[in-house]
Amino acid sequence: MINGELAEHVAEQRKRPGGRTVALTPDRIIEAALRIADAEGDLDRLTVRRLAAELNVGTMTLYGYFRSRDEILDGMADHALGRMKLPAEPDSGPAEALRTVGYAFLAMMREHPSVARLLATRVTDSRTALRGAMEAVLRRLVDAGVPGKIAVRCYGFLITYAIGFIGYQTPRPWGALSNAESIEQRRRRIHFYAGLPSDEFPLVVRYADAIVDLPSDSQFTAGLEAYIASTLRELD
Amino acid sequence: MINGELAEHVAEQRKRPGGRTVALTPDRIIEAALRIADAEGDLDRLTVRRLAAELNVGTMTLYGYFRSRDEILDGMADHALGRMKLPAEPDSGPAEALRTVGYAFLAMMREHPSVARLLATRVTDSRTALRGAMEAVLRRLVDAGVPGKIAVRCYGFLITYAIGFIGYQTPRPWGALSNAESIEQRRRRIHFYAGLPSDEFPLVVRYADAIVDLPSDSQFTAGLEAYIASTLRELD
DNA sequence: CGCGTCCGCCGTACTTTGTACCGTTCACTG
DNA sequence: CAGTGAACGGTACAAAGTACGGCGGACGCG
Repeated sequence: MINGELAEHVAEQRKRPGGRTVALTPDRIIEAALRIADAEGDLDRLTVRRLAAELNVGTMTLYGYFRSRDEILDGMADHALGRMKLPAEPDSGPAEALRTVGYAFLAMMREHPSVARLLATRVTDSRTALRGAMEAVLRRLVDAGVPGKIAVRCYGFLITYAIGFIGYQTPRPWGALSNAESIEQRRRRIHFYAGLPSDEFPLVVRYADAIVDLPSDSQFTAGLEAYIASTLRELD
Repeated sequence: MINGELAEHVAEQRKRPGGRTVALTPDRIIEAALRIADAEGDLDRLTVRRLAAELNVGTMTLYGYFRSRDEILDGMADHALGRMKLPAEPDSGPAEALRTVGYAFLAMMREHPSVARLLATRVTDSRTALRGAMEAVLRRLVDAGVPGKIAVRCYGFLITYAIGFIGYQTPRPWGALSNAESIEQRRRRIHFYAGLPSDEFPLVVRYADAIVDLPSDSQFTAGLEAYIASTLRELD
């Protein structure tokens, strides 16, 4: 390809609707990566080439911002953890603070299902993540009256529980299902469990409907409340 | 390569010390895959070529047993879940049954850290896995006096919690560290958290030692006991 | 205005991976 | 001994990560 054509090609590329019109920054790259991974439902499908295409830049351009694909993956976890939002209203006490934090973790991982996968694989100790998640959560709990050491324990439990829950819950494809689809899927799953040979799987067959509801939010809440109740009792 | 050479090459391969002397079976393939993944500490490092080499067979031979790499990964989760061991001694009551199951999940995932990753990514509904894990666990809980619906909830909580805990806990590299190494690593981690700027991370700095202990077994126990206590209260 | 210098960008090419396709070997049968 | 089927694996190709080096435009200096 000769130079004239190349320049023209690039110019056209930048003009493309939805194309890149703003400066390329690490944050924008990470955000695009999250968008792709969350939409695709599989981290393997987030390729460097695909990410570059999404940003309308050449593949190798990204290596000017990150040393490797792995560093991009780490960046995604940092980004999501670092910007996790806790609601502004203060909590009325330890129980509500624990609830606030638990649901904040859940909400963050539901918004970025890929991050739950990431966190199940890698440990991030970046300052961004520590500030947005750990320090902020501890602050919240301590301010509501939870003693520091116990707050740390609660932090560990809550994030751990949310990671496991999202991982166990999220069906493929990750994307949000429409209401009709999810009802249909529920029906199919009940059918599956209830249709197993009942001599071999008596309990699974009998409690098929309860099993199907395991990934529902009310299950998350049940586990969370149980933990909160016990923790409160310890505080007295 | 001409035929004579090829035959000789194959014969030599089968004679190789440590080479394959027993029949190739799906189970043996899966076990080798688990061995590699658990040792390497990263599912990406479990390649079809590497697995075939470990078994002293050609790469494509494995495709006679599994349709794809993904099917091998599913097989690993099934295998581990299906053979999860619950101790033989009966439980004295609901609390002990819950403890038994919780630690069984933890033990299984500690033995096969790669499986925790797998479970955080895929759902397995194979009969092997259902029999070894779900049906067996429900049986155990119901026999100890936990009502069926609650037993299902507990199953969900316990596996979910174990997945999250192992994922959050396991440091890289996954392999068991020697005692000296783990003490040294603990020291380094405390140093890291305690050394952060204390104006920006006051709580992290102050509770550095508690944070470092988050991945310890006593943390798992604490969360488990809290959950058990609340569940028991619900039973009365 | 002219010219060097530097920085952002990316085309090319090499390696590693999953896997489709098809030939080869070997044990067993008649 | 020829025939047959199953088990095995060599070759080849597409897709992915990434090392390397070149290109072009912006900016500063004379």
